This record gives sequence, structure tokens and C-alpha cells, in this order.
Amino acid sequence: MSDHAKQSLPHLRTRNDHSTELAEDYVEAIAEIAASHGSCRVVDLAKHFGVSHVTVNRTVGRLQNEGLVKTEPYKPVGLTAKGARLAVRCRERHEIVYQFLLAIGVDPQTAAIDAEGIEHHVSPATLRCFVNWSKTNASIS
Amino acid sequence: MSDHAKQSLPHLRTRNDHSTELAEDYVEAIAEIAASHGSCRVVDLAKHFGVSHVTVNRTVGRLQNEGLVKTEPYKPVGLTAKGARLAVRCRERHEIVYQFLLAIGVDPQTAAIDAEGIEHHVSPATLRCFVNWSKTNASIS
DNA sequence: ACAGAATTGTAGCCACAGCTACAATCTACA
DNA sequence: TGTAGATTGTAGCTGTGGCTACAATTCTGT
Ligand SMILES: [Mn+2]
Ligand SMILES: [Mn+2]
Ligand SMILES: [Mn+2]
Ligand SMILES: [Mn+2]
Repeated sequence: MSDHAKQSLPHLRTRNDHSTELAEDYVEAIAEIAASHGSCRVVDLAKHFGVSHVTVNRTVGRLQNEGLVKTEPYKPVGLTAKGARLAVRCRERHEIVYQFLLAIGVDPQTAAIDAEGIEHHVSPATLRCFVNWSKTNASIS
Repeated sequence: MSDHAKQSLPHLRTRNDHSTELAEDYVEAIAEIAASHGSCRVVDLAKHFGVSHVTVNRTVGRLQNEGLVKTEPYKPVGLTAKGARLAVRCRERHEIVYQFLLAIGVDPQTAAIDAEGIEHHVSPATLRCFVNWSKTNASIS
């Protein structure tokens, strides 16, 4: 590989992470809201993310095209099998990142905020290291 | 604060992080390239980030409007005092995140890639925890 | 049943960040 | 000194993700 290709590789990965970030947060939120409220409405997602219902509407439409969510006009938003699988993976990863931040001494509120952005940039290899160190610290304390 | 405001706070922070991410990466790259090559040209940045020179051009123009970089037509790209200060902070934070990932056992290549995305979502409080744990692990090994 | 409130959908605006194609300028070498 | 190649600038396209304003639909309480 050329020198500048090595330099640009991290940025390419970061841009790719961002292109899938919204889908990951949406399926995770839809699963959570559906579990706690019985169903997930557009307005629930708008409140959850702090955006207008219009933004939610367009995003849900795109996720439906990608086969992650299923919805009909004026009906709740649900996950496809594919979307539900992605939601589980994202929920697990999110929880690992959050628990890891707690384990190294970050306060819960800051950990919750930082984890929401960090989670999408944590590769499987780094995630394994997070799990190990959370275990280690848990056994210490 | 209302319940859903608490829920949306992390996402608001993440969106804010992303709005400043490009500026942070650019000033950091301009400082590095200028230090190693003597001057930083548009084409250097294009290679560094793996994007076209057009994208670099527009971004540099926006950063100039924000008072972070200084450039003239067909001349190298330089940092203002404000941009140089931001570059130092970003470089330090980037290095802390990278060294922390190494300290918890992530391989160097993965650490370099993940750090490029993670750095922008690490709050000062979390950064302090990273520093502490890097020190601890350094004294152990 | 129906009026008003809540929810959802649509039209159209913006900024950002990527791109190709082409024009202009500068640099280096024959 | 010219000119070919490298570099930079410009025009204009795309997709994404935010918004307001307004329309349509559904839900709810009297
Ligand atoms: Mn999440
Ligand atoms: Mn997230
Ligand atoms: Mn970065
Ligand atoms: Mn990010």
C-alpha cells in the first residue's frame, strides 16, 4: 500500500462509520422504545433524538428502503428481522462501551453522553479489549 | 430537565461533535504536514484525507471564514494563531486517545484507525480517565 | 357524532461534504 | 524561453440530515 493510502485509511473508516451511524442509533432506539412503550411512533423517535418529526420521517423511509424497518402510513415503526439483529448487536456494543467508561472511572452522565458517539468507532478488536478491562476492573472493585 | 431532553442530550452532543470534527482534523493535519514537509499544499491534504482536491478547497475556504486557517490563491495553507492553538489541543487529545488504546492492548494499526474517530467524542472528564489509566498501565508493564 | 388535539405526511428551504469535468495558474525541465 | 505536467480554482451535480410551514389523518373527550 502507498504511504498516503495508509494515512487516509483511518479517515476513510471514520467516514464509513458515520454513514452507518444513524441507522445503528435508529434501530437501537426503535427496539428500546417498542420494548418500554409497547410500540414506537415517529413522535417518540423525534423526542428521543431531539430532532423534528420530519427528519425522523425521512430517515425512517430510508431505513425502510435498506430493509431495516417496516412501517405503514400513520402506523408505528417496527423492525425487520434484519433490523432487529442489527439492534441487538448495537445494543450490546453500546452497553460494553458504556460499562467500560464506568469501569475506568468516568461518571455515569458523562459516560452516557460520550458512549453515544464513541460506540460507532469501536472496532471488534478494540471492543474485545474493552470487555477484558471491564472484567478486570470489576474483579478488582 | 424533562425526561426526553435527558434522552436526547447524548445525541445532541454527538451531532455537535461531528459539526466540529472536520475542522479539528484539518488543523491537526495542516500542522503535521507543515512540520514534516515545510509547507502544506491543498494536494497534500487531499492525499492525507483520501478526498478530492475540490473537497479540500471548499473546506479550507470555510475554515478560513472561521478564522482557523490563512491562505491565498495558489499558495500553501497555513494556520492562524487560533488555528494553531486548536491544532495543539487536538494533537494532544489524539495522542492521549491513541496511547490509551495501546495501553489496554489494542494493536497499533487498529488503535490508529479507531482513535481517528473516537477522539472527537471524548469529553475532558473522560480524557482525564484515559491519562490516568495509561499511566497506571505504563508503570505495570 | 364531531370538534379539537395529536400525530403523521408533504413541499420546499438550508448547509455540509463528497464527486467529475473543465479552466486557470504555476513550476520545472528540455 | 517555452511548454508539459502539476497544482489550484470553479461550475455544477449528488446524497445526507437538519429545519419551518402547511396539509392530511387519526385519536380523544364531550
Ligand atoms: Mn447507541
Ligand atoms: Mn450512538
Ligand atoms: Mn479524527
Ligand atoms: Mn463520530
